[in-house]
Amino acid sequence: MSDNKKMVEAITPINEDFAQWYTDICLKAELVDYSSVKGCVILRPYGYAIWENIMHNLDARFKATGHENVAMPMLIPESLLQKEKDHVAGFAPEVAWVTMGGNEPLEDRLCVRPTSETLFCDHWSRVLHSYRELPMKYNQWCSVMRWEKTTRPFLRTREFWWQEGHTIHETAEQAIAETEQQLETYADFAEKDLNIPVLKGRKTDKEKFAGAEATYTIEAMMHDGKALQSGTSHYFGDGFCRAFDVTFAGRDNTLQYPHETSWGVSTRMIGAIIMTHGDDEGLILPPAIAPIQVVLVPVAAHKPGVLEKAAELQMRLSKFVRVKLDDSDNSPGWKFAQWEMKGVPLRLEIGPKDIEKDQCVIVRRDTREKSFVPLAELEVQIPALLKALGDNLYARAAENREKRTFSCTTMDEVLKTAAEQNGYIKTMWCGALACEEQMKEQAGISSRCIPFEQEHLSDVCPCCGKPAAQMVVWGKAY
RNA sequence: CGGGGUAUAGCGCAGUUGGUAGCGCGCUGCGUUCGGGACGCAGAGGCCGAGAGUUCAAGUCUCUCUACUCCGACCA
Repeated sequence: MSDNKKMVEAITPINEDFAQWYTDICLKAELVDYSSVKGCVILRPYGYAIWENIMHNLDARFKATGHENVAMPMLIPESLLQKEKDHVAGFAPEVAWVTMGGNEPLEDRLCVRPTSETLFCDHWSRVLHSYRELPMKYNQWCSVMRWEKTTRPFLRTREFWWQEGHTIHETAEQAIAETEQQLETYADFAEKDLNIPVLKGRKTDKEKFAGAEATYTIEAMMHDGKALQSGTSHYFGDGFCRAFDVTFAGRDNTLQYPHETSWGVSTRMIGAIIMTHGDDEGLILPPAIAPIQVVLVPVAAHKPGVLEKAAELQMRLSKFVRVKLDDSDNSPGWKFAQWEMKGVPLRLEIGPKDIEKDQCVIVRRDTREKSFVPLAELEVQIPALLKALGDNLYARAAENREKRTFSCTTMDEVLKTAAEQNGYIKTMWCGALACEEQMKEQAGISSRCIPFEQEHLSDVCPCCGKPAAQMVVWGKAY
């Protein structure tokens, strides 16, 4: 095949140059196009369809737990952004400003939202009066802007699409429970629907969200062993609410500050899907969010009855899966390669020989395994194959993570391991910022999280030798 | 933001010491094909990333900018 110059979309082999492979997939699977503004990408129909499926799935989960959608403005007055000092310090270096209105300079410049905590708090300061109105559990689907220096499609763009949930609660306990619940929602979605195993934990102070008391994260490991922060959930205590004067009359009729959370996932998740599951043939999409779950390829479509049979199957399958009939003039081989590139989980081939035998050929994208399936069994076999494929994607990813997870008790081990390969490195940690910085400087790794599931690897921190009670997972990150 | 690379048709590329642009694939039409990236014939398609400059003349030389890409630094 390598001498065939007519390949539809040749991509760089995954193990030859992972970064280039990733970029190739983004462009050649027609997920994105670049725009004329650095770091601002166009989500093309196929890429946006993936995002739509992610949105629908998560939105249903949020609604089921009592959240309501809202829409906030995209502009934030500078004065509002300034109110919480840690927050503004964290975001100021990467916000874009609107300084002109028409031809007139603005007296107060406006920031294009990098995140909307300030807008929500400003709003709540006006509408909240009584404990009876709590909790307020809001979410919005929108895009935000952060003026990143280095950009890559999905992983880090200046404008990106996400959801940001913002809630306020009467008590700290309730807010903390909300933070945990939403992290759990993300983890469940990642594992069950994206087939991506995730590591749940808390961020160190160095890595937590600007202005938060605690940041919880799900971390996913990519094919090359690098980590990708794939979703975060923050507990703010009452810090923002105090800064924005958000108050309510409590049960005892005293004025109180609510306790706040926020949580978000973004189009970065699509990057995680690509880099977790893809292979040399292209993208592999988890069945739950694949825009097309089964592509129907008629073979010898000009022969009488073939297209008719394919159209009939399309109608039948559309009742229980997202199906596309590719009745274009391209050759079957071209279609096979093209739909593999685009990551469609199952391909169903139907030709004259099949029709004679009342069967079809079904090919799995993950293993490329072919099977002959009697047409009568499609309603049973297709869902079973989709399930098996999703399970296999998860198992493969889990295996890769397992292979690339290491425990170290001394700095020498850490340095050696980090130098040899990418992956998770588990060590004990004393909690000192200095040791965290040393890990970055010497081994080139950052703390991914303090996992909820702790292990006791040794008694001391490998950096400073002081007593260490908690285990941290380190790694190189996107 | 620092360092390396790139920018010529939709994609991949060629274009000599400066002389006004070509190839393959794709695309359009017709016909033959069709179980792993088909073939024939006939066509369409380019202010050479942008802006200045040098020159009789710039894809080619000079400067500036922009975007992409890779490696760092930075970054919910």
